[in-house]
Amino acid sequence: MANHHIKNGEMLLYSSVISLTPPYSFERLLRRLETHPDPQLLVNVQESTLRRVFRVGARPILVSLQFAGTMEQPFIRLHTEVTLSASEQQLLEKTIRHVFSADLDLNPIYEHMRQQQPMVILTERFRGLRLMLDSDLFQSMVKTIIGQQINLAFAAALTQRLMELAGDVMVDETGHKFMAFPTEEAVARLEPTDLRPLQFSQRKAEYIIDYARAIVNGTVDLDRLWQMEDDEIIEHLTAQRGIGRWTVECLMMFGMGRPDLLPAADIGLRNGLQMVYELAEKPDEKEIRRIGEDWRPWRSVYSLYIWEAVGAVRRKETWE
DNA sequence: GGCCAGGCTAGCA
DNA sequence: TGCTAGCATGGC
Repeated sequence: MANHHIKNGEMLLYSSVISLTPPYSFERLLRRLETHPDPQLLVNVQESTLRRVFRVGARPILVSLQFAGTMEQPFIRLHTEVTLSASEQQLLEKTIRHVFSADLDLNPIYEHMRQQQPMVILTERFRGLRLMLDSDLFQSMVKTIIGQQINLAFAAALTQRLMELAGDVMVDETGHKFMAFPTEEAVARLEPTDLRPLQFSQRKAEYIIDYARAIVNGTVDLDRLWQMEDDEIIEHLTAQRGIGRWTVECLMMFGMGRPDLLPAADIGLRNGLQMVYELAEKPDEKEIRRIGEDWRPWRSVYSLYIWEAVGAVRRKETWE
């Protein structure tokens, strides 16, 4: 549903409504950002609004979103201040539906989780939580590589510095600067020496630039991934230096939105699993995969909820 | 100052 | 196949 209209005297050149599958908790989505910062987003918690730049094709477009309705009847209003062609409208809506996990039905997953006693409290506490995905696979991979072995806050700082160095800037009517994530071409043109002053390690700088070049020269074809099985994707991408299993699992989970990934090497997941399952020792990767067998075919969602238990503790949320 | 962060590679048995 | 030192930096 798209139309043109006047609001508060301003011309909103494109607007539409995105339907969502309940239950959907905007509050949880936004609260997660407190512990998982994303420098691309401008969030207003009081008004449940979010603004960021999406690339529609190659064109960066500033998009304003308002979360509306209720947990059981949720929807998103979106608008832009530029006109969009019909195909751009379709592409933008498809991207938004993907990014906000609009079509994921949590009900059967909760039913599944309730069979795992330690998960019951999480299905109640985090009801309606789902992932906000990355908007494309290039930036998803780059952000995941950046996030290897460093804390989330530092990773967000490095991501922001990369965007400031090589991304596109858009300024809104209030003067706020919005960063669009760099294209693969822009990153491919960089040298590791460009990233070292931003506090990237030498190796991480090489990994990211090599990856961008592999896409530009066709060694890696991201569009083909959507047709491939999880195991094939792991095999294909871990052939690249700097990309290990954890990184590809995160790409499939945060970038592709696949439902059954278990990044078992993840330190946050190890800590969370120990906490939620009340284990005497921190589980290793093998132990996590063993426990996770009971979570099929929804291991991504289990992982998210276990991570979020850690996030809630960090945010000092009270558990009533 | 020591240890931990949403790991990966290279080298070695 | 499986194990481990080394990597680099920030935050507590």
